Parts: sequence; structure tokens; C-alpha cells
Amino acid sequence: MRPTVHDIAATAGVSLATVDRVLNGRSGVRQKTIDRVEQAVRALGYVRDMTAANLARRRVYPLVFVLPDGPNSFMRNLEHEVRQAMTRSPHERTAIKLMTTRPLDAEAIARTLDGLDPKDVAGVALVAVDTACVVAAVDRLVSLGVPVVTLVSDLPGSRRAHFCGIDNVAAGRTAAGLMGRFARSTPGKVLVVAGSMRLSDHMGRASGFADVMAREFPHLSILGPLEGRDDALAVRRVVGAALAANSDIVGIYSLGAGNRGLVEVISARTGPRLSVVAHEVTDYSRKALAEGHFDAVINQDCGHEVRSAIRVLLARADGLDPVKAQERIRIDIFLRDNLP
Amino acid sequence: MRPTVHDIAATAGVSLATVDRVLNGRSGVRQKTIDRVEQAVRALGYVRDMTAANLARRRVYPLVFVLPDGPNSFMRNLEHEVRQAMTRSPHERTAIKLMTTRPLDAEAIARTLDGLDPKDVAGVALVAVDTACVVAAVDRLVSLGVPVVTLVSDLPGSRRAHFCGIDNVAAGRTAAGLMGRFARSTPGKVLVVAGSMRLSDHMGRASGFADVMAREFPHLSILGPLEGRDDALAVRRVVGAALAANSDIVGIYSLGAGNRGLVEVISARTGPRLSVVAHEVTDYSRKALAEGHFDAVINQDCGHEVRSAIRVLLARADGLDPVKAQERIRIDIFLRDNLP
DNA sequence: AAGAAAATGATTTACGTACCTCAGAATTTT
DNA sequence: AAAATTCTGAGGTACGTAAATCATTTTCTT
Repeated sequence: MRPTVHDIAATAGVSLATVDRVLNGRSGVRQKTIDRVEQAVRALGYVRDMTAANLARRRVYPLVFVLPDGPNSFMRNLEHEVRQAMTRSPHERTAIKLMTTRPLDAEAIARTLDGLDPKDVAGVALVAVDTACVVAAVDRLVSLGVPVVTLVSDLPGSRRAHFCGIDNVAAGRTAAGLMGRFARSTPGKVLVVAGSMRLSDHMGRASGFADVMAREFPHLSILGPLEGRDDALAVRRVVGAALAANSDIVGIYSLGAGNRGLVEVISARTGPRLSVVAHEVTDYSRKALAEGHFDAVINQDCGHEVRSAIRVLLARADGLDPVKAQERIRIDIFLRDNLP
Repeated sequence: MRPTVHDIAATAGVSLATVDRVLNGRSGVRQKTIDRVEQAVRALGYVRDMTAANLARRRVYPLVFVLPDGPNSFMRNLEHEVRQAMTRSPHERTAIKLMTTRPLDAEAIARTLDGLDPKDVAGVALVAVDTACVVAAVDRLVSLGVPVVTLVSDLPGSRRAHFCGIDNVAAGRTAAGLMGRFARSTPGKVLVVAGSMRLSDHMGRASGFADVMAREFPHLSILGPLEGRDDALAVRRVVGAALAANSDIVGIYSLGAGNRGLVEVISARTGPRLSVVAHEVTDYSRKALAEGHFDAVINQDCGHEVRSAIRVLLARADGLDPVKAQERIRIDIFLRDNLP
């Protein structure tokens, strides 16, 4: 039988109330007694029965998700997954609130975060723009005791508890490994198109990509990164201009959104075939894969990311550490051949 | 507030005991009353609070994992993850028992399954060999009310509740997509090396691979699949012989285990470089990637698979359906550039 | 040493469900 | 109509923890 709080009380020679105080970090216990209790916990190998604990504290955890609005397919997909999680809320003792801000508008994100009352928020997940004001807003929440996780795009300098997203440097390295092998025979330039260098996920991908390209595939040189602002029209414009100005482009790595614009340019283009690696499976990128405009799409599963964010926030709200290995978000690589 | 059994009793106009009888399928309730209760359940949208239920019925679920023994790194890794899960057992109200059988020995697996007493087993996970006698043994357990899941390698014709593993056809297709693009410039043969065609995962990979190769990369023809019995020595022998007999081999797809033998042959070989795609990250395949002998390794995360198997078995033991989207096991693709 | 403050104990209620017993009501059978 | 049988109600205890109250002891202040 697993030991219970009663067993601890008995072996520590204290009352149940004291054990409870120690276990839940309540005040009013002398250090000497705390030690005795903690020693009993270790001796018996006590672990709190979470089912019973959750039952007893019939607390619900109000969580806030902050996402960009706008037409970005990936973000809409992410929003959909958050809404799915909302339907599961009653079972998970969460109350999820969804807030959206203008894409890439750091001040708007900061304002939204600053507007949150720590008293009625148990955790915050946000898609971050890597900017001083967002860092400050996040750190404010953390210092007020509200755990924060970043979703999809990280905020490295901040005090966020966890980043729920893929390893973007590794993703960029993967993209480079694929690109280099796909375009092994033809020397030339590879165009890199990002959304914004203020997004740490885009930064990470770009640097991982550049790193591997330089070291492993010297016959290919990098052009960019250009900033397409995750916007199809802007992407079409900048890519179109780059292709017009550089006849020796053999590949494109699109590490941000706005792939619709990219496909429009590519499919209208004549000339030798380009090797294209992009991110996120959406209707557009799926079609581009199927039609042979894209060679590979690197994808992250929004559903996993949202579920992971919730698990981590709940764990932190309970003062626990999440299981690291379980919270790793993996990369999916799709070719036209293995599209789901 | 979520409705509770009390609310149901009230709106159905029956007592708590009757609600309990209906909810838990106990006898002694008239059909008319059952209907009333079930209607109240639907009307209120009642869902059983599993934390409370689990607390009340302090049941532990004895699970059995059946794996092959032997030196196969992947299987040893899988075993390690099962042992990890055993350490978490107390939190998950499981009692995991690990049993091993000789690799590829279908009769031994069947014997092991037949030896299980349904009374003290709440669920079984096994790495299946696709054979009539294993199917029969699995179906026997299922008919006795013991849920069974297949792990890593499926048993398509059986009554297993779920397959905890990757989509192996998609994996084979992915391998083909990569191989075809890696070896785009040079026509020739691609050697396929499997462990055994009695393993449904190997079957799936081989067929997905062949499918895409034939359709998309007609300049490459398939040689094999050879059977290396997941054994390094056997792999070395068959691959060595094939390479000696065919000077026009440009790539190798190793879809089973025994990669150590493959690396030995490749690294000793002189001549033009081969494109190699293999499965499972192990010490050997990792080294082969780093040294450039392998181009890509397709990996499945044992930890996820084991955790998923446990979740599914527990859900089935409670008569629930697992959350399908959550139980999808993803494929990791590693190049030397993104090795973790 | 008296008083205040801090630490601890003892005890209770609650969470939502499972499961048990026993009595009594409703229904069917004889 | 009586007896037998089948349903149903009422009420309880239990699971392991959280959280509260209030009494008591210990420790610290002055």
C-alpha cells in the first residue's frame, strides 16, 4: 500500500494538520518540525495522490491564451485547438480564456498581459514577439506568481516557465539538411524567407539553417533572410523581386507563414525547378506539396502544443515540475508522399 | 458547476443508489427506470468525475508487456521505457509486469499470452509477430475481456483494441520520398533490407516504400526486400552479398534492425557514395549518421509509445474510448544535422 | 514571571464516486 | 389474496487529501 498523509503524521510523530501545513507550504511550522516531516516523506517514499488532492481542492484554474488574430492559417489552427481544449475544460479543472491581438504587435501583447489581474489568472500561454516590452510584461506576471509559458515562439530572455514548441534551431538545421541534399547537384543561391526577425522561432530556424548550409553545403549560398511579415501579399512581392533579380536561385526555405504568396510566385514561374522547404501544413502548403511546388513541409502539431501548455501550466500552478521528456514537441516532416 | 450523481438522482426522481446501479451497470433496475436515469444523464450532460471514481474504487490495474529479448537496441530501449513506466506505476494505479520472449518466435509469444490468467490481468501490450497463432492468442484474451494493444508492430487481423506505433506505410513512403530526392541524379538500384516479412511494421514500410518508388522515381528500381532477421551478422552477410553482386546499387533502405552490420559493410566499401535511409536512432545509427554513412534515420519514440499503450489500456479497462488524436505516434526524421 | 506570539494538535467537514446493507415498496407469480 | 420475487430508497462508510476551527503547548518578549 502506498503511504498516506496519516502514515507520515504517525512516523514523524506530528499531527495530520502539521503534515498538511508542511506539504502545502503553509506557514506556522518550525523548521525543525518541517525537517522531521520531510524526512518521514522521504523515508516512506510518500507521493501525493493527485486524484485525491484534485478532488479535495475543488479549484479550477483560470488560464489565458494570447494568440495573434488575422488570417494566418497556422494561427487559426492553433486557435481551433485552444477551443477544443475549452470543451475539455470541465474534466481538466481549467477555465480557458482566449484573447487575440494584432499580429506582430508587441505593444498590443504587452497591453493584454498587463491588463490581466493576477488574482483571477492561474496561468498564461502566449505566442510571443521577442521584444523588450513583452519580456517586461511576462516578467511582471511571473513576479506576481502567475506562471507563463510561451507557445510556438519563445521569449528567451524572459522568466517564462517553459516553451511549448518545437526546437526551431533543429528545425532550421533539418531544413538545411534536406535542402542541401535535394539540391546537391546544382550550385547556386538559396533564398530564405522569414516572417519577422522579432519572432524567436523564425530567428532560430534561420540561424540553424544558415549554420548547416555554411558548414555542409558550401556549393549553396544563402540569400536573405527576407521578411515577408507572415503575409501572403508581402511574401509574393519580396520573393518575386528576389527571383527576378537573381537568376541563380536553386532553392527557397520559407520559414514563416504567408505560403500562399510563395506558391503563387513559384507556380507562375518558368525556368528550372526549385527545391522548396516550408513550414506548417495548411491547405495551401498541402496543395503545394501535392502539386510538386514544395518538396518538404516541416510541421508542428498545434494540438500537442496546446495540450502540453495546459499540462505545464497546471503543474506549475500546483508547484510541480512538468515531466520534461513528455513535453517535448516533435517535428513532423511531410513530403508529398506521406501527407496525412 | 458540473452535475454530480446527486443532481442526476434529483432530476430523474430516483435515489442515489439507483443512479449508481445504472451508471455502473449493476442489476436490479427496471428498464423504465434505467431510461429515466440515462435521460437525466444526457439532459444534464453528466460525465463521471474520474478522479473521484478512481479514488473511490482503489483499484490497481495489472498490465502485462510482452517484448522480444535479445540484443536488438531498439527493443532494449523499449524495455527501458517500460521499466521507466514501472517506476511511475504508483501514480498511475498500474502494476506493470514485463515478459520477454525469443525474437521472431511466434509460438513463444502465443504461449506467453495463453499462460496469462484473465482474472489477474487488466490489459496486455505486445510487440506482435503477425502469425495465426499469435492472432488466436490475442483474440482469446480479448474474448475473455482483457483489452490488448499492439506495440511497435501491429496485428491487423486480430481483435486488438489499438495499435501503439507509427504509421509504417507512411514511414516507408517518407523513406522513399527522401531516397528518391537524395539519389535524384543517378539511376540504379535501391536495396531494401527488412528484418522479417512476418513483422507487420516491416511489411508496411516495405510496401509504402515500393509504392512511392515505383510511382515517383522510375529511375530507381528496388532490389529485395532481403531479410536480415534484425540481426547484425545476418544483415552484414546479405547486404555484402547483394552489393558484391550488383554494382549499380545507389541506395539502401534498411527498414529493420541490425544496423550495426549494415554500417560495417558500408564503411568498409569503396566506390561511389550510397544514399542510406534507416530506422530507429540507436548508438550505431547515430554514429553512422554523424560519420556520413547514413543520410536519414526515421525514428519512433519508445517512451511515447509505452505511455500511449498504458493510457489506452487503462481507458479500455474502464470501458472508455481513448482520445484518438492524442494517441497518434509521430515519426521523427533525423539527419546528421539535427541529431539530438 | 507574566503576557504575547508562534507552533502544533485534535477534530471536523468536504470533494464525488463506489459499494454495501437493509428495509420497504412495487410487481409478478401462485 | 397471499407469497415470492423484483425493484427501489435511505443511509452509511470509504478512498486520500484540503482546509478550516479551536484548543493547547511551546517559545519568545519584556
